[in-house]
Amino acid sequence: MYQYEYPHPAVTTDIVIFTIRDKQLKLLQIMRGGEPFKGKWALPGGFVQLDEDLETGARRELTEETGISGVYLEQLYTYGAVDRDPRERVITVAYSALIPSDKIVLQAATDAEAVGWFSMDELPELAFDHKKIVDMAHQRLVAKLDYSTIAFKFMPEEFTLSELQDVYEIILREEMDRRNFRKWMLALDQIKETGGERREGAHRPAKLYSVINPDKVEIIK
Amino acid sequence: MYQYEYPHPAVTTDIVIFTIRDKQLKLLQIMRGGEPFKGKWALPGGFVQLDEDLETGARRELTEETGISGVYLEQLYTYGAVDRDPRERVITVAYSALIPSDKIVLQAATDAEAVGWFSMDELPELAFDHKKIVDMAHQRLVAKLDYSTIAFKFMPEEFTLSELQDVYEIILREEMDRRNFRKWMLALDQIKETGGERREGAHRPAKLYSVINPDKVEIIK
DNA sequence: CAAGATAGTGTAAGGTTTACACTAAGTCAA
DNA sequence: TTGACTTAGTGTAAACCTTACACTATCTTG
Repeated sequence: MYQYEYPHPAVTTDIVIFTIRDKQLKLLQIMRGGEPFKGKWALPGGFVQLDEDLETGARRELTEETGISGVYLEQLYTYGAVDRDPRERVITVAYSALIPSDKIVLQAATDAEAVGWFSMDELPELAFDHKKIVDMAHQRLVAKLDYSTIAFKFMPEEFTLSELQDVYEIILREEMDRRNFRKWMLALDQIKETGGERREGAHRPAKLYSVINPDKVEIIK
Repeated sequence: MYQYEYPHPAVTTDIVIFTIRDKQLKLLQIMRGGEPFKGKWALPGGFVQLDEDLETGARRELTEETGISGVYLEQLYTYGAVDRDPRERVITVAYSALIPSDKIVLQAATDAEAVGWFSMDELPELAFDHKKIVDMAHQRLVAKLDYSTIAFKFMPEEFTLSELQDVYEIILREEMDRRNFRKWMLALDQIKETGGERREGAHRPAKLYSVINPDKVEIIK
């Protein structure tokens, strides 16, 4: 038992995990095994421990529940409506994670709950206020494509310009002109040719590129 | 005494309160009356109560400590480093508040602590990690000027274009061309002439404008 | 009524964004 | 082996947006 002179809320982290797969923007949900919302899909997340920072806690939950580690994570927003959890007052610090498409190797989650990727169009009903969190994360992602290099976080080490353009088109839900996209992207000076080529399919092979500064998300323009 | 099966952190809100005064961007600090950091300046804020939402708590603290109410408030970021408070684990949800220059009527704070406005250039040493919070709030404010109508939150009901331009110049720390500023601002279609004039000083009077949609911060291209 | 102060206004040049169509290089099947 | 198919790769002109720049208007005060 832990005692405090004043009441304390519980604090959790929840993580909106995006990836691109099958030409769709998908996000990961976990089937809840216990009450409340038993049997409903929810964002992965859990209680912050007192000896770990918020981001550390989010990464720990991410790994425990999905086996994913070492990915891009950014704090999204903190949700603290009084009644958002029927059990006790729970404040959640929400994070967004972006996963490169080649990294999704979902081993069965350690807690033996079901794990699933859902496209934004066919999200199931979500537990708690998670729909709201997901919507905000999605909105922010779309906005950030325009003024940052966040899209690179979906790319593997090496990629072609067409693959990169696909990511933009999928997230923004709009077609882009091939020439203008290339001109724009190359002018940003954020990617460089690796020298390699990708040959796949019955057509001219594509040059491979890599991100010049992969550890940073740059603000562009 | 309050008991929990698992340990819970304390949760506070801290508020970075900006205004423009004496042609400077200023922010409000409160002198701490007790330990830790007794005698140091700090952001106004305090513990979230279990029956109030985060923003409600922030507004309550704002009013209690400064007498200010009904102003623009937005969530900034949540800080949760393990050792940010020497007493116990404290997670703080930081907010930014923007106050129109005509609203600053700082009655002595109810808690009878000293209250002061500091220009960004001459900030005193701050308690906890408040310097970091202030820096982030400042950076965000500067960024938002470019792509939103947030600057209006510093304006009184009616204002002149020159006064509005002053706000931009003070925050961005750069001079802007008078004609281009007016063209740009009017093209945004966010303010309208009120019909009134401000006559002050020995020169042509200036037309007064007001914000068309004062309750919303619009995202502008 | 002249001096001094801030308000208010247009235009041309430069830069950025958009629209648009053909050639290059590979595979595969006839 | 060659023609059909597929995706990769490339330039230019028009439209639009941004920037630089200087003079007139209207008031107060001495």
